[in-house]
Amino acid sequence: MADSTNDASPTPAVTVPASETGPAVPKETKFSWGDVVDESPNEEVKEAEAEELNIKSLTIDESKKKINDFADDSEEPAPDGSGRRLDDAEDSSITAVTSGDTPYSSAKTFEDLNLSAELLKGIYVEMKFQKPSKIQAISLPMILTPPHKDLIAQAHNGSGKTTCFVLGMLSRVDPNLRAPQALCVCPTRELAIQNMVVLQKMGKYTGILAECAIPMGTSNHVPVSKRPPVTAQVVIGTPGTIKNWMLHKKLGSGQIKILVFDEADHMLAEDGFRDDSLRIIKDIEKNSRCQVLLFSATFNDAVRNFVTRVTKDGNQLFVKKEELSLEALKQFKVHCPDELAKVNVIKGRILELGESVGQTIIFVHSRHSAATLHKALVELGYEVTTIQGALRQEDRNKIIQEFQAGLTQVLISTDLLARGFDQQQVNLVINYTLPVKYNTRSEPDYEVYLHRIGRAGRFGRKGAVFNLICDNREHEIMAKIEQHFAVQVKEVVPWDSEEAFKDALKEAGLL
DNA sequence: AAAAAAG
Repeated sequence: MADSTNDASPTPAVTVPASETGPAVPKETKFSWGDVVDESPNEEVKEAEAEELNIKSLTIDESKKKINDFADDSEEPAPDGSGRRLDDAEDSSITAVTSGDTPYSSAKTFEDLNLSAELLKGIYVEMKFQKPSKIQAISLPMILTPPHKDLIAQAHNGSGKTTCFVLGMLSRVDPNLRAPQALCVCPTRELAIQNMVVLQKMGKYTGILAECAIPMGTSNHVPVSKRPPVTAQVVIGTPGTIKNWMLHKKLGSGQIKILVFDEADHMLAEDGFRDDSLRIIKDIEKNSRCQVLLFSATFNDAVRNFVTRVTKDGNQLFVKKEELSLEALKQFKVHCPDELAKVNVIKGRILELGESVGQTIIFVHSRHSAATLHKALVELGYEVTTIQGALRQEDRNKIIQEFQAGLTQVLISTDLLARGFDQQQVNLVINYTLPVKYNTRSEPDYEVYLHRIGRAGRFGRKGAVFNLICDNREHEIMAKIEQHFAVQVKEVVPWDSEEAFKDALKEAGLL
């Protein structure tokens, strides 16, 4: 299916060379997105040059719609399906479609954004950020500039999307008004908590209060009817609890002026999430005029079509699917003769070698297979922990905290952690089973695949992905994934060779 | 199949 980004517009796209700080990472540096303090000074210079160019393109005004293609080396927009070579997949290009006449300039520094002194202090002192990453530079002006248009923003995994909407929420609420003014909806409790931690840290000096709307653990559960109404300015949570609080008049929507959906494609398209999400939007919009922000690394064509209708008249930032897989992340496939061989590969090859290079997440497709694999690895004398949604909330928290503290090295997970989980020490992802769409056997779930592998290589760090394949069906799924993202996934052969796995890790820059 | 909700 052709990407309609370029030819959708009546006006020609403006193409500018962009930074080298996309997912393409200079081989020796640790970070590529440049919004954390970086040891490498020359990368700094390159990025600064690129930002200049972004500004030029952003201020070009074309009567009704401005199409800005933040591409790299092509002077003209690549004609759909042709023109763009596969080998410049590393060149990240973000296509911006702005609505209305508001001109936006890319933010070269955080000072450009007119943030409060307290917020800037949080950014520099607490977060230790230096300057906006690419997605931050482009999206923050769109979020913060009146008339506060809605925004759909797609950007690579680990590129700093959280900072975009957290800054958006923190800078738009009034700390003197004791009522919820910003709401962020997330697909999992873990992601809600993680976003909350980031917000608390960034907003440390602002005096803004925030509350997590997720189900409490069994030990300290308070029925909704018994809890006081929310007075915190920011609420971050999962759909069920948010909906429940609203229903019981504990979460007022009258003052809410910014509504964020993290992992928005999932929240708005997936059965079970979709209805809740739409109801939340509806409830808020009937009470107040509200800015809606949709963030995700993935928006497939169908979802994109739908979400652009949800946020009519909003600004849009999109990335082509061929350019979404992170360049610093090396993907491999391993043909295993049978299911048992998969366990042996994990234990005897990947973990044995991988232990020294960082943390590992192993993705499985069901709670049951998580338990089975857990047991098998433990029996082989390997220490692993497992997280899945059927655990008690207290146990989920404990497993996550231990992993974040580095007390555990290997974590088995269902797709609970596929999206958003940000642990920089993870540089190995193993797909014990490849993700397939619900109710199909062999139709790959491309979005879940991309999110899973994005748990490694955070902020442009190096990482390796091992896809374990054992029959023809899985082989075909893998082939489709390679084709979809236009990536070569190298095979590790022979499957049981220690040398072959060593070479793979070396190629990924981990050994 | 997973996730979210004391529905």
